[in-house]
Amino acid sequence: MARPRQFDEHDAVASATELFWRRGYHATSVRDLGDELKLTPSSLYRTFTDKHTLFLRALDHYRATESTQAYRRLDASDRPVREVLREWMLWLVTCPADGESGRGCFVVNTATELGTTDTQVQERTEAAFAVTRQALRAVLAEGRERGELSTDLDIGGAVELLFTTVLGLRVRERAGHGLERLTTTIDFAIRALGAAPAQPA
Amino acid sequence: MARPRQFDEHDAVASATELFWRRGYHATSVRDLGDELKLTPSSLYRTFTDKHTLFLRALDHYRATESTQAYRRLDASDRPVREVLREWMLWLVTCPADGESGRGCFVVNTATELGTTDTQVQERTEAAFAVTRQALRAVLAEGRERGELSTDLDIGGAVELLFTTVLGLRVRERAGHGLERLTTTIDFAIRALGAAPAQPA
DNA sequence: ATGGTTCGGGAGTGATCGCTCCCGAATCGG
DNA sequence: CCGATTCGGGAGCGATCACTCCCGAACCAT
Repeated sequence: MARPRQFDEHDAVASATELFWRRGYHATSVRDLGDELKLTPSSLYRTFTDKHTLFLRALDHYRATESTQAYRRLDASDRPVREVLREWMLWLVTCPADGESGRGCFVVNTATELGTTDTQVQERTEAAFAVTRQALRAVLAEGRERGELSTDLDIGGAVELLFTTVLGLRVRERAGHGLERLTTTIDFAIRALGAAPAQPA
Repeated sequence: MARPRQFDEHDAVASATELFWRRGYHATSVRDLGDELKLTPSSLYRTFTDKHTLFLRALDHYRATESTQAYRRLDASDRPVREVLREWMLWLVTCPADGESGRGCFVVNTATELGTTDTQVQERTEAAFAVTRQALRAVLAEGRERGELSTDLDIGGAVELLFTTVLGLRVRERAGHGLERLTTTIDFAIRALGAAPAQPA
């Protein structure tokens, strides 16, 4: 039809995600976004409708990248579940691959900032939470099948505790808490899954 | 000296706390505050210097009321520590005495919204966190002394886990999660403290 | 009473908010 | 090559942001 875009829409969403992640929704202005994405206001609005829509796109982008990566790291098909869980949680509080620390989790930050006021946002945060819980449930189930966890283990309760602990860890990482204390937390949480049952040879 | 104030400064801070708590820092405008506190801008600024200072006052007010009440409810001098812990955590996620739900914890909301960017805010959130951890430590120590908890219990680890769990619970309450699931979480967290040692008559 | 001081209230500051409009340039299909 | 369409870019919209100034009224010490 006509003139094509001179910027990569996907890259722009990624940059917007970065900004919203660090500063939150209200503290990020459209001008900030424009500067970061190297987009004039008109291009930004033509492409993303408005700030709120762009924010939803950013949330979706985050879930499609960070959350999905977390989900993949929780795969326990070839390692002991305790080890997988421990390293997964450690990665969650260490992940600043790009040196950026104190960002916490975009979903957690968003859930606390926007609470239950924005239904479209809430749908997305709840979906992300549900995926995490589901993945935890799968790992624990696998651990029980393999005999790494006691058959007495209340998987429902363990999922809730691990999930809640992860939210807390994300808050603490955002608040700048040191890795040492967070590691202590993680180790104790793993221990809460109970001792490994005796192995039948 | 001169004409006295026609409003109660303490009440004004309490109202401001309510507003900041529900909406967060950036989403609360000075006009909103003025309307809620029934204060004209000039009175507000004469009394509280500026928005940021008023926010710090609100944080301090919250710690002096809500946090202190939580601290008091964690007193285990005349009841079993598990029971005290359980009811304390339940209260934390139920406390909307005034019907207001989904507010979460003002300190947690603030820590995630402002992260590590504001040192004055961070001092206060960290102080609040430290008080909670200290209170948890005291309860667990008492439980061990009384023989309600195993002498093998790693109190340091248990404190970290309980504290982190509480942060997670507060996030979930803010996100609108149902009491049922949160109760499951709490019960499993209590169970993570281990079985009660056999009572020596 | 009176002078000194702070009060409540309202108008108004410049800056920034989210967002729109219009332009000439660029790129397409025909 | 040309009409149609969308592009990037910049100026600028009304509204709201945090905040200030000024005024007459109210209060206290003397």
